[in-house]
Amino acid sequence: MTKYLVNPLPYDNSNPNLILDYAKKLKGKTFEDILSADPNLTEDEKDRIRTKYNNPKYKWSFWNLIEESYFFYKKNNDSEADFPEAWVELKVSPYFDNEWKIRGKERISLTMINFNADYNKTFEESHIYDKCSLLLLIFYLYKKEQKKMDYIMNYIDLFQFPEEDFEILKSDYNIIIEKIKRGEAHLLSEWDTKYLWACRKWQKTKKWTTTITTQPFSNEPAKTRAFCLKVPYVTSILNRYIINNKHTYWNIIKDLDILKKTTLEEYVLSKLKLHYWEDADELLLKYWINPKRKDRYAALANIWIRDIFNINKEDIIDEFEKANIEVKTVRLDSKWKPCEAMSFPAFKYLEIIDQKFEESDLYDLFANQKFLLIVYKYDDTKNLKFEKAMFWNIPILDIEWPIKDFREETVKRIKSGKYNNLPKESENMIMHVRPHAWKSSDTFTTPDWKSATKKCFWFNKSYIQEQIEKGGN
DNA sequence: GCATGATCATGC
DNA sequence: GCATGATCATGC
Repeated sequence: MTKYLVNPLPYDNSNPNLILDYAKKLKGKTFEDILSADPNLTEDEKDRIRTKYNNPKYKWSFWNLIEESYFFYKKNNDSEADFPEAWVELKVSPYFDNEWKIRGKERISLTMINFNADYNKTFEESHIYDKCSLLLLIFYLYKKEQKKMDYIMNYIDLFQFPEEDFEILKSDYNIIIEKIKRGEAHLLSEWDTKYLWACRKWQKTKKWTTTITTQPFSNEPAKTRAFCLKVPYVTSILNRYIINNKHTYWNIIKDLDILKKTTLEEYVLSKLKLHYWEDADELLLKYWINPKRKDRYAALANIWIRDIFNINKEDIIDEFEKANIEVKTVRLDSKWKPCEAMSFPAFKYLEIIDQKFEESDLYDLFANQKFLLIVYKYDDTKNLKFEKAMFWNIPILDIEWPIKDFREETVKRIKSGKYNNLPKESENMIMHVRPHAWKSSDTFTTPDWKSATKKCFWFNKSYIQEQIEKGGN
């Protein structure tokens, strides 16, 4: 049973909108403001809580503090909703704001997975469905250099999963359940799914023994996991529904019955397939794309996909944004070899040397991004034709070993001042480092406080070829 | 012929 | 004014 800590409560907990009205008063406040105003705690207790949250070694969710010191309740049964009368679940989550765009910082954890009990529940019978149908989201601004208790809460709103997201959440859910049924709970990864995933839980805050559990169809121990909304999905909720930015969003699949019969990927590919062998340069003319721009075929792919699905060229494709599916283009020569390597955003020398692989931008890119590769090929008459489209994720084994090693070698050389001699295409099977700047004088600061041309990671041509031949997923 | 270094047009 | 998604230009 939920225990209430003050009487009467300063808000009406039976109605979602009245809870929201009270929650909105948190806007502009810090966690310190909330803690200091708590009438139930002694100064000693407050100090203990401050120390716990400010400790940079641990990531404690602020959910507990907001629950007890602002909403004045304490739960002792996790399976019940946070506000049981109103059927509302409270989530407190950080976001980044770097002037250009606002992004969610972390996944939002919905409910723990009990491998031994949940595998025979349908999505509709699951806790995600009954407990998380209405979320009260409180987003606070994360700043690296700031004490955690001084973070400010800025965006507060109720959120309900849109109907069109349900089928995709459900298909993600089923992918996870199927994996448990195959005895592969220990192999779950964020690579598997689009909006939802089974993330590891309590890795740093609890004892080792509680982070490992059993699974029903294998003797292999598995890590404790929870159903979570992936970071790109959180970013999309923030931008689309809470901040209400000026963009217009369109779904590729408007008819929900289609998603019950097929997946997003199958549907998209079945439509694009009808356009294989169209001529890329003719399409440039058709869409008025400047043939001198270097990203002309990428620009073409973006306009042309929107045209096929009846979406305006400046509008956002909802499913692609929520699952962070990025369109990338590859040109193959007449012998099926890629004409160019594939680039990614430039890295900062001073940042990359401080990041562990698992926390690096490169890892984040591959863990949270999926690719829709648009492949063009030069035919025997040197005309560039649309060859095929494929959805692609980097194979997890490539990340775990060769790419990790490659990145560590890069970091080692930057640290020792060899930032102008980084791994080349001829040195590594998968990736290399090359300049990515608008002039060679466009530089970043190096660890020895000099500067060097901005560079980025590139996929080798041979690796792209290999992955295209494998056919994607 | 290809790997490597240099740079372009665009959009926010 | 710079990040982006690439292609172009060169030198071995």
